[in-house]
Amino acid sequence: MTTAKMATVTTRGISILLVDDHPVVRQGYRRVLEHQDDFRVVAEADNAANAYRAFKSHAPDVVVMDISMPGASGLEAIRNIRARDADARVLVFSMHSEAAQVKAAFGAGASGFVTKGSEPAELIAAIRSVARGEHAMSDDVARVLALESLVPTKSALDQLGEREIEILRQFAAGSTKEQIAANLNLSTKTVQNYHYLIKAKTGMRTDAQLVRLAVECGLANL
Amino acid sequence: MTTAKMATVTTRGISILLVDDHPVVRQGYRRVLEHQDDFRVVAEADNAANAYRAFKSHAPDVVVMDISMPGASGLEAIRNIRARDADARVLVFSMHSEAAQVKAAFGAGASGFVTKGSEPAELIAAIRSVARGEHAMSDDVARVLALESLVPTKSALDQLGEREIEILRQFAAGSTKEQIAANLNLSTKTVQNYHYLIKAKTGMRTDAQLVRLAVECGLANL
DNA sequence: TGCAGGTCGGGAAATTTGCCCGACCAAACT
DNA sequence: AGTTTGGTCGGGCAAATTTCCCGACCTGCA
Repeated sequence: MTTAKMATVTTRGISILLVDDHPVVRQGYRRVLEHQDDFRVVAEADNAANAYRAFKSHAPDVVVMDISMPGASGLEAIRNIRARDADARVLVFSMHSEAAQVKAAFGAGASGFVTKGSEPAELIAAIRSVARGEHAMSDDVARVLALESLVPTKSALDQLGEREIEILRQFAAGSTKEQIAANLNLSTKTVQNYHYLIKAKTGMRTDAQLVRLAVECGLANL
Repeated sequence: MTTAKMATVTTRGISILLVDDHPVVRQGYRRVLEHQDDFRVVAEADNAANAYRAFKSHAPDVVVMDISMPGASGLEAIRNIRARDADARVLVFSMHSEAAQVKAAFGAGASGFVTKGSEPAELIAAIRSVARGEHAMSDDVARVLALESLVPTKSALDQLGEREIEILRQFAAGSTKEQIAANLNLSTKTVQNYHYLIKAKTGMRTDAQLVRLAVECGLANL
């Protein structure tokens, strides 16, 4: 119960949990990481559920995670891990660098974001950064985010279309799917599909999270 | 002299432990409180566990605590503190003034309840009151409680039991039913049943309405 | 002209909900 | 002591919903 998590980093190096659904990729990067003598890969996982289990049993200093995995989203795994331990460091290691995905990752509680196209040195440096409690991202990710912040963009909601926004608004306001369908002259099925789509796009897993997001973005007033 | 504990107060002023998860808020009120020359902020804490630790090592005359903190409930911290020292004075300093929350705080052993919307003078006066062993609450809290005692079941939440409240809190915070079940060592089925029961009791139809209710009642902070 | 993407809904398996039930336990009442 | 009440916990099962796939339409845009 009272797990005093202190700085074991300095005494035993940085313990790492590797999460990626592709074993070869895991192996390859495991070797790269273990070449650093202050890194220890203490566990691996090939999906979100196993990642959470491994985190519980190993309590690694840093979780290096690919978020594009089959089944449950990697974002979910991040949220689960962070829900269990608010001090957990998760470094996302992704194939892509879309602003929306980066933002979703940080929104889920990630401490860093490095693309697989980056140099190993960049990943290694990022791991050291997040282990120290800092935030880190590779140069290409930073560039995308910087560009994206200059242009319009207000929130995680601008990845949603007009219709999706409206449905989210009514949903967060407390309307039933049937009511929304009636209001917008849609079939209930379509509203259900939108609901699913919105959750997928925003990376929210729970209706409650969706409502909070809507409120935070000023879509719904409390 | 027969007043052993009183003596320390008069000779060294009132020692205070500040508990709030928001550092800026802590800083701000620390400055306000230390402007009173008979006040001494001897420690700060940003969560329930640290609050208890700090109380043990500093034994302050008054604990000023925000109970809407992440992780373990502030109520639990109050109970822990009071269990260790039945003479402990805890002044709850909350964002909200729901009758249910106020009652829960006093039920847990709080000596006072002041909302963050109150004037600094009101907080200062309340601290002096509870330091003298009296009970104190800000005017708006008193009004809510008075109203609530005249009209039965004002808040929709006091028809809920301890367990139901906790489940609603976690649900509104965005947790999955599985996560809640894991946190509370229950079966998923039981959590589902509670979810249904809570909606039935509160008359909410939608999960979104439930979240809004929880936030409005100060159960969940956005 | 073609293609990307928002909108709209069907289909089907997997999961959850809605509502019922019984069991246990502690406190309060008779 | 016996009983009623009420909170907690979970099983069961039909009905509803979610999840994720798919195709179709329309519009803007290269």
